[in-house]
Amino acid sequence: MVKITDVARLAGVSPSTVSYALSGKRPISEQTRRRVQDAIRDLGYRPHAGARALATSRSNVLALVVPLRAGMHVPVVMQFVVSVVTAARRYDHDVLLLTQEEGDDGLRRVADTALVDGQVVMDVQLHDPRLPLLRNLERPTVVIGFPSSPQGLTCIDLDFRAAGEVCVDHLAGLGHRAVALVGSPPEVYVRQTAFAQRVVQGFTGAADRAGLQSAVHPCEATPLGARRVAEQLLREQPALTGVVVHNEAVLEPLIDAFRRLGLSVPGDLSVTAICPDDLAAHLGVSAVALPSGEVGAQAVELLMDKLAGEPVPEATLLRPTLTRRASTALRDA
Amino acid sequence: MVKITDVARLAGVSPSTVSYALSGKRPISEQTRRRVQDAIRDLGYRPHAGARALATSRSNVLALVVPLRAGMHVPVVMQFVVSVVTAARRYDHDVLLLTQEEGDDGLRRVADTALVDGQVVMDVQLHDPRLPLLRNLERPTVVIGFPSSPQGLTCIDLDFRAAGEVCVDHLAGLGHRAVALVGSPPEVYVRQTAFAQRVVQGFTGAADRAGLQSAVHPCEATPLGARRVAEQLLREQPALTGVVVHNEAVLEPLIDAFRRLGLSVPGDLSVTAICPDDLAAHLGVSAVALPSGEVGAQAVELLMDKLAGEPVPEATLLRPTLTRRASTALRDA
DNA sequence: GTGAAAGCGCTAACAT
DNA sequence: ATGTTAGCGCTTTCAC
Repeated sequence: MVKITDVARLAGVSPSTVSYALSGKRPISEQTRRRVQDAIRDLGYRPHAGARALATSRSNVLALVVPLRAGMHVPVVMQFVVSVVTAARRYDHDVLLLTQEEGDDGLRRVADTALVDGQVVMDVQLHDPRLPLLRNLERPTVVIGFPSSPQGLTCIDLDFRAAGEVCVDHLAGLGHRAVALVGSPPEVYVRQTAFAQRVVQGFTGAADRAGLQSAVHPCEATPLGARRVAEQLLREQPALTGVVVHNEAVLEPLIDAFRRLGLSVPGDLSVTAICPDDLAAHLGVSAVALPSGEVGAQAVELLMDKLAGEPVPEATLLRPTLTRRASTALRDA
Repeated sequence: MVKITDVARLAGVSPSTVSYALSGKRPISEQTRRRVQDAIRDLGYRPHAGARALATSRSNVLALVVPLRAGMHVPVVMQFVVSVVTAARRYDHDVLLLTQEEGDDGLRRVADTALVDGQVVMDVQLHDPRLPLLRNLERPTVVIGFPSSPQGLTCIDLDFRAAGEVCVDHLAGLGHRAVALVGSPPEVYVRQTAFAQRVVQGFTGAADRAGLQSAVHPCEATPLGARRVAEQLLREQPALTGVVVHNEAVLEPLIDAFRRLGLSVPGDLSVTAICPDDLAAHLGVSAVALPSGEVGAQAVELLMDKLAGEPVPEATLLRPTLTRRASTALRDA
């Protein structure tokens, strides 16, 4: 293995000069810099990561904890992972992957051994059992999702409440007067997954403010569940013309069910969704996308700010954007 | 940060004794061991990963390069990733994630800086441009997939040739005499993705040996492509009663197309597939599963063997297993 | 069975 | 603008 002293010898300078030439942490004459660079190139020198980590107490690695619970939309998780890795690289960091399964131990291990400089934890729930740990880890942490109280944490996510509002506003703007939210399966609400409830709040609030008739229906993530909810909607809300779907698994089955019940989309019913963008695009549904890429990138930026000792907000909410597609239209006169 | 000297002082022993107590690399009296363990517990001591890596030239981290090409079945990739992480943990290693996009540089960086002890590279193609690099990396490497010549590498994958054979044998055993393979889109063959061609070889070979009439049809990964192929099959092979599908995207559309053409499955046509198991299960199709979990776990084991200096085979082929489901039946008398 | 001490390769004072 | 040197925290000879 070629080391810094080898480079120094060949370049005819001291090791520290090589180090400084590499880090730019002090001025180096143009001449010296070139000699050093040549030596580095000729020898194929690469600084030893462990030695550097030991000397600087920075590993330039960050941990990413990914959820693997059933029901997670895998492509979205993957997209998120990729965006974190990509963003980390922009800051010259690598990413160590931890599975949820490893649990608290994994986080503690990589943080305590200084294997990583900080961590990004995905999919934090309202009353996440990891909360106490997350607040007390040695190293800076950023979490995706919002627990019941973000105090002492750094949280980031799509503003789901605003997402609910945007959908309603879109429908209201098209003249719809009676709307319904088809949400996640009942378990999700019981588990108190923050984002599901936030959507409900946004949806209901916006509907009330706009003076719309509104209703909320949890929905099983199965075609049968979709059919049931469709029928129920027609029965209980005959004036219904606008639907917001926050449940990717039933988006397609639901639209199908409506059609089978004789309702055309968007002729009789305008449908919007909050879901992964590829799904919405595929189905041609006006939707608020889950911006996994942005969330991941910003999570890394927040973490880097914390590592740099800069203050960061406890809560960062990403503004939703709704993409109009063919599933929504002006209400029939 | 609490370090080994702190533990040593509290336990009333020397640092080396603490180190040995931790590693078990030399006998320690029961008494001493307990004092050390107590001190470690009381202080919450964790060895510094960087320091250890520097002293041992082992980081206990391995790199995993994941592909992100369009057309990859994301859940399968993810399943693979998880199995690698899980297996690595069994050997007390962590996993650093590299994206394909980073390319050769990423691999070179983490290997040359000793950030990782070795690497697993997913989705290696027949004429993969990374091949020269992979053969020359400082650290042991295991690749998933088979390039045209595995010499100098350690490769592992499902035995796709055998998978093709198993499907044909299954159909032949049920009395079918005319079979067809519906394969990947033409591009895949052009790109010379090894596994696609191996399936064709296995399929054709087994059909010939069993004296079956056989044909191979590449197929676009769209419902339209599926419909076209279905029609073509009926036209060109009127005696056809057995189909092997190696193209997850068209499995469902194809079965649909057959039904619309008046052919029942398995009544008129028996269908088998080589695809992710959840898909096959969902559709009730007899299939050879892509064993991502096993491949990942075994890749890690191979890598650990190489790290331990043990010899490993250049090629490891996993035996396919076909799960019988409702899509295949005895040929009508 | 245990300790002392010499590195592992790098960075960052502290010198000049 | 550059060199000298003392660590960073751990492992592992070598010595007893």
